[in-house]
Amino acid sequence: MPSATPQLLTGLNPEQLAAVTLPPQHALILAGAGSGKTRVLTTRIAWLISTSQAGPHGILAVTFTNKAAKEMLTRLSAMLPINTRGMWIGTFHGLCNRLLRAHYVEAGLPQLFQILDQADQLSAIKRLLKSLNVDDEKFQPRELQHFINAQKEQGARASAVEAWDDFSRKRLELYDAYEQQCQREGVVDFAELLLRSFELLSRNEILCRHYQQRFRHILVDEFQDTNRLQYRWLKLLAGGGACIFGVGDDDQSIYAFRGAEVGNMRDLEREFKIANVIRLEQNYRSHGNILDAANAIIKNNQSRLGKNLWTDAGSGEPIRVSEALSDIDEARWIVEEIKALSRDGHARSECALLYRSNAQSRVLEHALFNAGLPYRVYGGLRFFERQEIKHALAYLRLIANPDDDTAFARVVNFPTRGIGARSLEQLADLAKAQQCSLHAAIGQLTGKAQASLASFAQLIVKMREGSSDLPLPEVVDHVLDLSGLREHYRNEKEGQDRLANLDELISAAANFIMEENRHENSAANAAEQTDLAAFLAHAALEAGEHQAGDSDDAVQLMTVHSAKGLEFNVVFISGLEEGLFPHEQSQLEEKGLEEERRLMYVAVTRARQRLYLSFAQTRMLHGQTRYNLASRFLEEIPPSLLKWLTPKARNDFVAQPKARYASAPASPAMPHQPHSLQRENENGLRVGQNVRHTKFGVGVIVNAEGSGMDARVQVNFGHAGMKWLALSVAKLTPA
DNA sequence: CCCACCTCATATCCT
DNA sequence: ATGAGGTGGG
Repeated sequence: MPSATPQLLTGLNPEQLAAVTLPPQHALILAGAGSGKTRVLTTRIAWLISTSQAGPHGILAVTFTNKAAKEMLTRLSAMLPINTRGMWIGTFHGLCNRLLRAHYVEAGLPQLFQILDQADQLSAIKRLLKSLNVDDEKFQPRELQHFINAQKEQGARASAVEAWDDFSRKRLELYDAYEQQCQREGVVDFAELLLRSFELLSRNEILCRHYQQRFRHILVDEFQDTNRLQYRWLKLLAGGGACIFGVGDDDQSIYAFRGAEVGNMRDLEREFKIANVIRLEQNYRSHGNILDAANAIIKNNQSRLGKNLWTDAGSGEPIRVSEALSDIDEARWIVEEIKALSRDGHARSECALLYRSNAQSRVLEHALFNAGLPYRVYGGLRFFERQEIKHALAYLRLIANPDDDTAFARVVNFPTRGIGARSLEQLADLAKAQQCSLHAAIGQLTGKAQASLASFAQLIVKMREGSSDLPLPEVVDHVLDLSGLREHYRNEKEGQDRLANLDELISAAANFIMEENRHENSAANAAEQTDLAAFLAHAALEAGEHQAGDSDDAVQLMTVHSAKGLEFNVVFISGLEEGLFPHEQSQLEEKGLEEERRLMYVAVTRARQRLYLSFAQTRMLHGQTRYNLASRFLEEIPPSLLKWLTPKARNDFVAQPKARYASAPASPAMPHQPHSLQRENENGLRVGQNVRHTKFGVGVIVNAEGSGMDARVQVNFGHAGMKWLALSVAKLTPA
């Protein structure tokens, strides 16, 4: 082993050390949560460079989130005296974007191609279906979107897929038509970024060899989350003798829904002939009880590579569990706990509130807001996804590329300028006949619609001319005025927030330029690229992870998915209810429950010192009150690790009759106002009550109808699902 | 032909 | 809560 910079290696445990100093060869590191995965990755890179086994130029490192990429860059520049600019470090999508920008001609793309995010893609598909007069009942846009993405994630173009029946054939035609539409408009969706750059490399031998020879070391974070196409992409790039260094944890694979395949880890091991997989099992993050809980939960999964985390940090505090009457009470309780923690000297920014779905954040935000506690929400409706921002971006996109029909359709009549559905229909027909973009079709238009559309085209020209030579922030400012967006939101009564956001967009542009100049790392290679196009790509790829108020000591709110890779002293996991976590949609998927369990595993292992678990008897969701049983994941934790803060519901979690103020879903009565007594029926049952069924076990009554011999109740049995039962037949006893 | 207003259906997780 | 779709007034 070269002896350079030993201080780089101090403090590593034997397994970490082995991983960092592996001789040049393919490697797979099975790294449990909190086992120092990021540290190993960054130290490996630093070690390769400082021992002269590789230059910065020869490093390619792929991560899954921009946050992780940034983190890696920061740590690296702290470790190494050299500039990190030669390295390619980023997300798959970010790196592919970079590749395509640099070789847009070879990739068959316009120089200023735009990136469609999920919402853009959906509206492009809707537009396509309309123009082809396809019944959108039979071919639902969302479903089609999912189909197209799934094909691309497999690396399959429409021509490469076989169809056996009419429906599949038609669906493939639509896939094909969608691709043509995107090509015509000069836009690419997320999956296309990957597929297109894969094809670019596999078809262009010279280019491929260039990159194969350049990148000697390819390091991949979160390997369990790669999809099939990403795997092939890596394999292709490593074809010239580069070493792949994969780090992953099969227990933290939570992106199957977007094509991730855990099997890729096994394939890597097999195809790259990795003799000994290095396991990192010592956890440096969490106290023992938390780890024991995590291990106990994940043990219930069948398909695992096998791994058990341990720590020498001592068992620490018990895991606190709380049952609330309603989601609102749950939120109030959390706020009280945080206040108490705060008084005890815990930083608010070290407290994280995790939940399964974004919709759950609202109640929590409300409670935090009322209590005057600063908080910060990650994910959810992100900055660049807000409608006013998307409108503004659409104008910017039209400046860069007037043929971008998605952008065109979005703002051609916003703010309204007398261009209605009829005129647009004419225009679309014409564009279709001429095989050209909407913008290009304006010139050939005749009749009444011509004038208003021509003046819109004029407007775009005016914007472009007026903004050439201006710095980017001023371009944005200029566009906000000329487009009439500012004016429009000024006159709207609820428009103040939106106006503020538009101003924020100008700052975002200014920030972007500053960042870009600071470490020219990211897009410097694509020399031809204008600031505008770079900014638009940034907006699509990084939907706005940084919000205002970065510096405040704020409570952190996020979904479990976005919490992956992060850690906090105190973690609350809320909404631990059947149907919510595990999510009911997951029951429909084959391996759905196992993925939910991994998600729970990820959630639990975010905590360093203290973990709270909570659930509510009733919850408002989508305007309906729902009655849920406690999550099965609570049952999977050994009781000895738990400390119940509310009277413990043991056994089936429902030994205690529930409070008597639950109301039927149909009833508007608020469940948290303890006065709406529900009438009991003649059998002594009422909505909200827990009952036991000989076959289905314990459940909660969520609805009732009929009386006497016809009386039926609807019971949510959690594990066994939702059932309607006739009281005259089914034996139900209060539980 | 366009627009403002109303009703209705809809709703994981994310680059 | 938000978007798509329908309706009546201009």
